[in-house]
Amino acid sequence: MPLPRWRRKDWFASAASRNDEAPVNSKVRAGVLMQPNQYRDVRLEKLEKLKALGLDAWPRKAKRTHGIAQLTAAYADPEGWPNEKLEALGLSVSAMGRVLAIREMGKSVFAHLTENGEKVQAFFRMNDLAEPGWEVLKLLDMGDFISVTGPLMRTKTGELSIRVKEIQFLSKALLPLPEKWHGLQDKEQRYRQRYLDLISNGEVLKTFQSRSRIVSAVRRFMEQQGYLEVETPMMQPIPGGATARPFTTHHNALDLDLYLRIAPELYLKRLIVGGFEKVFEINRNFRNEGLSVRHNPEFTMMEFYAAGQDLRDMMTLTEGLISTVAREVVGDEILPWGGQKISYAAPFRRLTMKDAIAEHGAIDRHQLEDGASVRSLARAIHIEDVDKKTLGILLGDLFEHHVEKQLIQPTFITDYPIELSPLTKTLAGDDRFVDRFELFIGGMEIANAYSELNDPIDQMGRFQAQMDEREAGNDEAMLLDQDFITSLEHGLPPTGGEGIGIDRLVMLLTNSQSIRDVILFPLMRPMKPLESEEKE
RNA sequence: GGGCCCAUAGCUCAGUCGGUAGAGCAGCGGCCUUUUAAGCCGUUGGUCGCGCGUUCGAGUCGCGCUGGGCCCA
Repeated sequence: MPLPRWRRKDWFASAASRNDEAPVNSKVRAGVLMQPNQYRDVRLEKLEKLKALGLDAWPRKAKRTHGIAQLTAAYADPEGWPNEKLEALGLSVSAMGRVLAIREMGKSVFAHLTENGEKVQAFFRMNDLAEPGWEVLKLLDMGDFISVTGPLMRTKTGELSIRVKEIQFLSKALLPLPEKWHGLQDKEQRYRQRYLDLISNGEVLKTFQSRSRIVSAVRRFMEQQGYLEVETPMMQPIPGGATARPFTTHHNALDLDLYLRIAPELYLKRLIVGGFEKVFEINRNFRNEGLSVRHNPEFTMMEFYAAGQDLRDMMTLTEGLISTVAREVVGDEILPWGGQKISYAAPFRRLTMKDAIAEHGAIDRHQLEDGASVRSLARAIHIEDVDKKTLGILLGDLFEHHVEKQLIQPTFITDYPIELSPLTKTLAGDDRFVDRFELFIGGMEIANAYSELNDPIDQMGRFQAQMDEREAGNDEAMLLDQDFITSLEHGLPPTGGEGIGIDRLVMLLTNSQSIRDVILFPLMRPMKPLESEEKE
C-alpha cells in the first residue's frame, strides 16, 4: 500500500517547489528560513558568549514568584506603596517577561518587561548584580525573554521597579522586533506574522483578549438561560442550513466526498426532534466565497434552538444577550463605532422589511405592494435580470441597496419574503412572507432568526423549489437533505432558532472596522517558497 | 470578476523635473550608576517586490506579473 501523500519523503519538497517560477515577495520573508541576517548574526555571537559563561539560553523553567500583573496590581500605587515602604517590605520577587525596551545609562540599565500585556520596569546596577550579572546583561537584546530577581523599589520618577540582583535568560531572540514607537504597520505582515503584531501593537492584544471574554460571556449567558452546548458535524455529506457554496474534502477510508459545513442548522434541529429543549453551538462555518472587510471564508457562528419558542422569544433573548455582553465585557451599553455611537440598550428597534425600504429609500409604501412598481424600482438601481426574479427576491435586492448600510443602531428587520427563507414558517395570514428577523447593527447583518419550519410536507416543497433554482443554475441553492425531512416527519415541536455572527459581534464591541482585525489568522494567500530551498 | 491605491535598510517612512539611494528607530563601537521614544559622538546595513521595455541614464516613465489594501459587483 502506498504511503499517504504527507508521509512520503518528497512531499514537502514537492509542495515547496510548486509555483517555482513565481517571484518571491521579499518583504515578508525576512528571517523565515534562516537567511543570512545582520541581526541574527550578532545575536548568535551573543548566544555563544552566554554558553561560554555556562548559561543556558533556553532553560526548561522560568524562575518566577509573581506575575507582572500581580506585582503592578499589588504595588504600583505610589500612595499606598512609597519607596520607603517598599524597601522596608524587603520582598524579593522573581518575574518573567519579554524585554520591550532597554535604556542604558552607563553603569546602570533600565528595561521594561512585559507579560500578558502588563509591564514592569527592571533596574540593573553594576554594583547590585551578582556575578556574572554585568557580563550577562551586556548580552541582553530587545525581544529576549528573561527572568529577573530582586527587591521591589520605586525610582526617582515614582515608577515601580525591580532592583535586579540576578538575571536568568529564558529565551534568546535571534530576530529583532519591529520599531518600538510605530509598531508593525504593514497589514500583510501583521496578518501573516500575527505574533509580531501582538507583541508590538498593544491594542491588538487587547482586542483579542476582548474577543475571548466576549465569547466566554456569550457562553455564560446562554448557559444561564438553560441552553446546553453541543457539537455537530463540521464535515457533512450534504451541506445544508444556508445558501452558500461549500468547501469540499474527502475521507479516504470510506472513499467519501464530504463538505465543510456552511451551517449547523439541520443537525441542531434534529437534536430538538430528539428531545433536547435548548441547545447552542459556537463553532466555525466555512463558505467558499470572496474576502472582504466583513467576510472571511471561515468564521465563527453561534446557532441556538429552543423548543416551544418563536421569533418574539428570540428577539428578547438577543437583546438581553448583546446588551449584557456589552456591559460585562466593555462596561457600557453605549459604544463607539467609527465616528458614531451605538446604543446596545434593550429593546432594539423593530421594522418590517417593507417599512425599512420605504423609510430609508424614500419610497412610497404602496409602491412595494405592486409588482410593476417594484420592478421599476429595481430597474432604477440597476438590479440585473429583473424580469426573471420574483417579487420577494426583488424586495430583498431593494432592501440590500437602500437599507442595510443605514442600519447603524440595533434594528430587527422582520417579515422576510418566503423566497429568501426556505427553512422558516410563514406569517399567519400571508404565506408570501415568513416569520424571520435579521438583526442589523453598524450596517452589518449580525443575527438571523426564524420561527422554524416544522411541517415536513411544507419543508419538502421548499427543498423542491431550491432544487429547481439549482437546476436553473444557482449553485448556492440548498440541496435536499432527505434524512432531515425524515426527522421532521417524526415531529419537531414549534421551535425558535437563531444564528449570531460572533466575529461581527466582536468587531462591534471592539470598534474594529475589519473582520481581519478580530480573526487571529485570517485567510491569506500562502507565501511563495524561497529559491534557496529549491536549489538544494 | 471590475476600478483605484500601495510595495525603498530589520521596522516606520522621505526620495523634487529621469542624473551614482536618505532619515528616525533598531544594530555595532564609545561616554554616561534613577532612565521613560533617555541623551551625546561615531558607524555598519539596500536584488528600491519580480520581469520586460523606453532612455546615454530608471526607485522615478510604460507594459506585464506577484503580494497586499480600499471601493464596487
